[in-house]
Amino acid sequence: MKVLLIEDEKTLAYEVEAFLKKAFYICDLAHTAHKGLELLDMNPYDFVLLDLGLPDLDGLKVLQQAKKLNPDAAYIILTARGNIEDRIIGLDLGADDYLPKPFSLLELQSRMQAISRRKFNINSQEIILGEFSIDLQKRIVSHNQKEAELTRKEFDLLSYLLLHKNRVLTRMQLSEHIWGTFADDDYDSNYIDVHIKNIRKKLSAFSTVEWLETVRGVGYKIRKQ
Amino acid sequence: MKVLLIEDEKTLAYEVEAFLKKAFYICDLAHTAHKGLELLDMNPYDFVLLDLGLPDLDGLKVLQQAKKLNPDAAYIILTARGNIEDRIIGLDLGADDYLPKPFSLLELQSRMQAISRRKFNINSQEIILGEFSIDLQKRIVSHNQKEAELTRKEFDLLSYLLLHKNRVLTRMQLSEHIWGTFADDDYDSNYIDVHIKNIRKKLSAFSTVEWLETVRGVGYKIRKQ
DNA sequence: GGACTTTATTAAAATATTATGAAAACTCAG
DNA sequence: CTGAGTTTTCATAATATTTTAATAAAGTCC
Repeated sequence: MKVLLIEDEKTLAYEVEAFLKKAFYICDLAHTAHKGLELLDMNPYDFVLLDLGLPDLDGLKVLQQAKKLNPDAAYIILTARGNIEDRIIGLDLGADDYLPKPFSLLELQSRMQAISRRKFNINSQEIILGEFSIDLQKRIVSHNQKEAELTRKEFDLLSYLLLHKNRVLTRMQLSEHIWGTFADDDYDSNYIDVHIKNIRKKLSAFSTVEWLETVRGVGYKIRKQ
Repeated sequence: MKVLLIEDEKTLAYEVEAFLKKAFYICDLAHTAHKGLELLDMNPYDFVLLDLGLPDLDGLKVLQQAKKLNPDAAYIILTARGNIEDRIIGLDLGADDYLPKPFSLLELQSRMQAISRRKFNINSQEIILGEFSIDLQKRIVSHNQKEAELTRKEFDLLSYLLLHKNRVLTRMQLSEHIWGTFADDDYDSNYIDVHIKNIRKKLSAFSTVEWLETVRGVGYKIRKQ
């Protein structure tokens, strides 16, 4: 999951960045609206955290432009408490949530998780996939109460595919959202293939994994329901 | 889908080329306006991506000439951000879209898809054909929620015919746009016939495919509506 | 209807893509 | 700095796709 944080207060920004990285997000930082829009233009994001009180541009205008550049991202507005106006206008303009400053980092995380659930239509904590149960918050994959021991990247890959179930994701898309690296020119590594293989191998010790499909010439996808 | 990229900045050009190839486009490259016009004169394209800041000729003039050589292609202008003049003039001269540099590759792709939809009058994600539903973005052909498993070339062929529905396409045209190979004079392979046969066979497992017609002596066409 | 042309079908060969195992490189706690 | 675990690279095996080629079937024209 790739996050862009647009926030001019640097101390806060670094704090949030460090926290998000711990919580397994890929995080980019912009201290000005201009820089933020530039990044939005060049990269796809899953989340954008936008401070409305930026010095260089009007926050709500930034939101409008940002949504044009990255319509698929989820937008969370950060602003001083009580600024009801901004909140209402922001939500009208299509923000997905609003967080008054100062906020706790755990609060931020739980809002992001809630948005993920809404956006991807996940209504329970545990997602069932074949005989497996996957808990995105706890980062656990289990089968009959027994946990499968996936590594971090393995879990990230599995969960990203899961959130976009029934859709083929190319290696490039996966690489961008999970590794945050843009594999430009001569992208010819097979590390995603290797991770997929390892996921399959670890899970197949419990049960079949036929829901994790290869779409030849395109990428991988999880088929569900 | 065949794309011509006219761009003198080689690093960018190669990056875009690699990306487009991954996204299933056939891509030709020209580093000068002259070379670009020469290619436009010799090959048919579906898209032309034109950098307006070329060293050897005025970008807008190139656009005018290019449109004469290849009136059917969709033109996307690439230019430095904020060069509003160029943008307006370019759109006046008949460009289909405008992309400020630096742009994200995914943004480019989504613009190209949007243009395709406009150009070919496709307003929904899914296109209905007989009892089948075809999703060009997801690369899925389905019948009553059941997916048909087409391979990459099969899907490319079907979708190209679909975009040019009600029009006969010769084997040479198909070969050029989908394979990017110019099958010169003595073109005598039957691989397109074989693919057509395989598409028909896979789809006929679900329903009749009488909308995919053979036009004897000419080529193939999809009849719709 | 028969001679010819074009397309459909089948199976095998050539090519391209993905899976796998194992080693190398990297990370990070201690 | 060390070492266990993780991630990435690389070489090669396995598999699927694409193309070729030979033959059958179908349409066209006289």
